[in-house]
Amino acid sequence: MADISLTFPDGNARSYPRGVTPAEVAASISNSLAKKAISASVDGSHWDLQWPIEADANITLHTMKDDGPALELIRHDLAHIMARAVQEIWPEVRVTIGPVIENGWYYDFDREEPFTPEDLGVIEAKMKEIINRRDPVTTEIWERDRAIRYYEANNEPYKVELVEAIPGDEPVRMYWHGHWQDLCRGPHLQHTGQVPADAFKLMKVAGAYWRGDSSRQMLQRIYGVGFKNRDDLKAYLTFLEEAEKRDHRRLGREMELFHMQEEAPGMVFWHPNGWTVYTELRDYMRRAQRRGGYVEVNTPQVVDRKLWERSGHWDKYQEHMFIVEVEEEHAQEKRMNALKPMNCPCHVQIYNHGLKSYRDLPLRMAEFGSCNRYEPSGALHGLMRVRGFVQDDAHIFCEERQIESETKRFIDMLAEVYRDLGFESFRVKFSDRPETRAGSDEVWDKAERALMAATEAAGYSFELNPGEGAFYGPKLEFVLTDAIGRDWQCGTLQVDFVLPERLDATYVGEDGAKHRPVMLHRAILGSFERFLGILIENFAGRLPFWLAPRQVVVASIVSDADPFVLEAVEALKAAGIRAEADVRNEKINYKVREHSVGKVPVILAIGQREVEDRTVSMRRLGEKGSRVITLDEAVTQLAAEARAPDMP
RNA sequence: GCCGCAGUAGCUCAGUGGUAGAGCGCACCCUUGGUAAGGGUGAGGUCGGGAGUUCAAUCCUCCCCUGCGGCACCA
Repeated sequence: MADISLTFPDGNARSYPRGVTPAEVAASISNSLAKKAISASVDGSHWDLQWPIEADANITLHTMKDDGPALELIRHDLAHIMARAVQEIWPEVRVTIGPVIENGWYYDFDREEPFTPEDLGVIEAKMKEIINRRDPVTTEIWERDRAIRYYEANNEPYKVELVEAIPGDEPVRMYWHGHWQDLCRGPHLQHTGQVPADAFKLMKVAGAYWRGDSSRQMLQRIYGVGFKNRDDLKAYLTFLEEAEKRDHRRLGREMELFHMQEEAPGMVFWHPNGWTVYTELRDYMRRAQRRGGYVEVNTPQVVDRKLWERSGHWDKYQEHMFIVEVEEEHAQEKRMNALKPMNCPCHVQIYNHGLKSYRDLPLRMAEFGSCNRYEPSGALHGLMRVRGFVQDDAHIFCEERQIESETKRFIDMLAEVYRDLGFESFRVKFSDRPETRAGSDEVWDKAERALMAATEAAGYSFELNPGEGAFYGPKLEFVLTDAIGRDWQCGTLQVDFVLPERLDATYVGEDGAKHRPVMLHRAILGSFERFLGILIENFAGRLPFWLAPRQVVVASIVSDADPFVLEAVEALKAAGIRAEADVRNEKINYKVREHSVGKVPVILAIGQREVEDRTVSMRRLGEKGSRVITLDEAVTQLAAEARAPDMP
């Protein structure tokens, strides 16, 4: 048998017999490595210790110290162990798939009775039992027909389908955990005892469609999380609690920002506090757009279906539109309208009024456009997914050759807005042409090149989302990362060659002939509703001073201080600060606690001493101490802080 | 839309086949207290909606609505 050469991370190469396994390689190096090794990377692929290596390769051996491979193996083994536990307890349950996901895994089962939360405890106990058996994990490659016959004989129809779907040139690999067997790509650990028995937890049961297809069987999915040790598991559970505390639905109630109720699902009732933040953010965006060279417009909410037919939305999105039928006594026919789900067709109507010249372009048309979409009931989620919302929407009508400069200009504006709102960095995703699309390849070439060049010119790299563009053009998406590491896709820029065509938008070029403008659909926040939700969660309710609904509460310590408290509030209000008095018959401890819970950034306490000196005792949210300064100083200082980040 | 779970006072939640309870909040009284809950008294509920079973339903059954967790969707 010919030898192969394996190159180690330190650059040294050794020769081994063809078909050597990483386990044997480890053993050839040292006994301790042979014991500690859990898997290998062979030319970048994650490699099971049992798999033979057939050609020269770079090899890295992994131990439990290597987080990436270790966690992947642990979670993958846990998925199998869970499936095995389920079949040991309920032999009639059919198994399907169980991949590793962020922080854990899931496994989908077909079972008549849904799993209950109590079942999870039973399964967990069985899993621990299996781990403690320290069953060996072995693997082999089967003939496709044998695998199909095997699964047919064992009444595992989902597995049959999976085997059939494996491309002909890929091996059909089987894994055993003890006597329990599963179709699996691998790799895995060497025995079940290598999985930490105290660092995993089954989290929830949920329905999930077989192969993600809503027309197919609904399966029962069990989610689990798994880590290398108990502390990591605990840390993760603590993180979940943190996220729970930041939940904007909870904070929205506690801070009296908004509510929703069942008569208007997916629609927001903004309370005075919430509306203050909302309008503050909207005013900020309005200023940003003015600086950015946009004109602002406003278009109708209720629009005849004829326009939606022309724009193509009626065909595609009719089911997701709120339809308004009007019975007019004198009308010959019933008029069917739709609440606008988006603004672009209306903006083209404004564009089309009057002849446009190339001198008018680029024309940047912005609207805080109030849109309604009949979102599927299961999609609704607080402010994050609603049926009535306002976009910071704009359409840039431009010539093809302006796409690049307009894109660059937009990214610069977006970066400034995100920075002002407390997000220092963001990621860019670039989606190029999908399979089915409108427009010629030359036009797509130009548009894609322009978007990429503009992104780079603005100083950003991007991740490629191949084939994910809209049918009408390529798009950029902008993703924020919040304070606890969660991603939120907010901004977008989409090139559109189609809508100007459908709605017959034109301009007169230098050559005196009519041309088609290109439309750039773009938004920075996305929707105000959702973005406010993100802001609330990002700041855990502690909004920056300029956005805080109640910026200052002036609280009396003794009732003799009340007149000065009221005077202080007036002085703050006169300086443009959102201030309230708290002269209730309560102790200062009580008032401090209440307003701290309510996330008021500054509390000014006033007692007898302050009245005499015309001072205030300033306490900032999250700080323990307080500082006594004169009322005048406090007003000057807070007025400066209250200015929005774009104000001089 | 699909699967599962849930809906009791403003909020968080307990509870029962014989029309309901706690804490917080709210109102009033006492207290004037120095930086995260002072004390007392009191008001407050068609138990999500509808139908059914029953002598009797907040409780059991069915349908619907809404919410929550996923899945699917997201112009």
